Amino acid sequence: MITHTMEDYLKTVYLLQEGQEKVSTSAIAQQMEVSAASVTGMIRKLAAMGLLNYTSYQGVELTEGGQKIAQEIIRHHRLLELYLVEIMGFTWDKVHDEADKLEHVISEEFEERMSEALGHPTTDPHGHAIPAKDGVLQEITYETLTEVEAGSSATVQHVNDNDPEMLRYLDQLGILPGTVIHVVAKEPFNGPLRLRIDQAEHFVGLEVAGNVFVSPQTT
Amino acid sequence: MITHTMEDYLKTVYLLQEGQEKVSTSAIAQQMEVSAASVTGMIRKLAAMGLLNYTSYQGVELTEGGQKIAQEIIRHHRLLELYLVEIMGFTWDKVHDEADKLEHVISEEFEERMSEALGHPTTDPHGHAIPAKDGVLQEITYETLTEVEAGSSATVQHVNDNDPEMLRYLDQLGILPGTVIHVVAKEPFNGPLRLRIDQAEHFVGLEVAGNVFVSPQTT
DNA sequence: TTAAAAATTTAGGCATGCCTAAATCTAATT
DNA sequence: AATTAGATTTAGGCATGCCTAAATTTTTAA
Repeated sequence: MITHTMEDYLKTVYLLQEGQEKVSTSAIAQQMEVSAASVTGMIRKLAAMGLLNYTSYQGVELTEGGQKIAQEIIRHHRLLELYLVEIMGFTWDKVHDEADKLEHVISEEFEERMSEALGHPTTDPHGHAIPAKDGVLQEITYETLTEVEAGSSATVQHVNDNDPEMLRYLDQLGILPGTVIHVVAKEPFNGPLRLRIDQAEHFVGLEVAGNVFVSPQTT
Repeated sequence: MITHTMEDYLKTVYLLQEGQEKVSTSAIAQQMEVSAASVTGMIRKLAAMGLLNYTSYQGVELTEGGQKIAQEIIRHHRLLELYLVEIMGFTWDKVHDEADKLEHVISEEFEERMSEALGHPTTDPHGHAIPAKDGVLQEITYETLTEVEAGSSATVQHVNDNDPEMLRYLDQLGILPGTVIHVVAKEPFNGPLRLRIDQAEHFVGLEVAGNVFVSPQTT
């Protein structure tokens, strides 16, 4: 039997896996806010179930079975986020926590009815791709706003969804998926970025900028 | 900290408490499908938390605090059932199980937004009262269809919601809250009831009839 | 290449919530 | 009042998922 906690581990590994192939015990521990020892224990259980491959001291990698479960949970999460915003009227900063609880509990039918009500959408409110029902999620790795050259522009693709406070701040600045940002200047010594968004200028620190993922503006 | 399981116990005690004041260990065990020994263990924990009063061998009774939690969960459950039917398009036989899982997980805001979307309703799809946000649920005890005299009519108030199969059958017969049923005759030796519903006649067994709660037709 | 630092695993423990079997209490019958 | 049947509780155990502390392995640096 697969528990909610196991689903969370699989989801975490899946999301950490983007880019690299092997995911370390400590990366999982940090992400899930549990001890590394606890991660080792759970990893061994998941490996015994055939949901991931594990070699001691070497990190883990999801099997196809593990990926499938992870994708299902991520699909739930992102559909829920969008449903909560679009249909129920939640603000985008509150939906992550709600979806984190609901994602383990809803039925297939619930998932299907949400998808239908939303017209089978492909991205969530924060710009993340919603995996298709049995499709592979091909998450593209974008650069962060901190990496954009001063003087050039970029389009926001997605923002990190786990800090409500930061989301409220971004909303206030007008930074959401699709927004075009012009980086006017970058202050030295890890200083703030000077941005122009829709005529207005803002100074934004690196912590925030590092959570905004963009693609270069090509016009 | 209150767990989902504890919430389930409180809910169960609350619903069993209707009519009587004290609820026995075995009644809870039967309802929750766990052993009586497990119930004793949990009861003692809940009593220690001040959520119910418990005297060994005498049964339990919710405190005000316990009642408040139970009502909150029941409000969640019934709002969810109605939301699933009215807004999401579920059929009424599927919503009980879905609501049983979701009821422990949704936030206050989720509850509030459902209530708003539904126009602050007072009964769920099976005819059960939805407790107000901080109001007391005064559940009225109705008689079952089996108790109606042959030759008289009754109005359906609510039906038991936990057996999907039976709900599909009732739906097919046209028995839902508000339906007027005329009991034409009752066959002897625990035989079926002969009913007239909307011109059509049906023969319905006692098991089903015992799960249909009605009030006398007063016209 | 060897020692120190960092990462990971093992060992032992704890809380939750379930179980069965045995003991105990209550209620009914004689 | 004593026996007995039924209900309830206690005792001991198991799985899950977490923890800290100690042991081990890997990586880094001298």
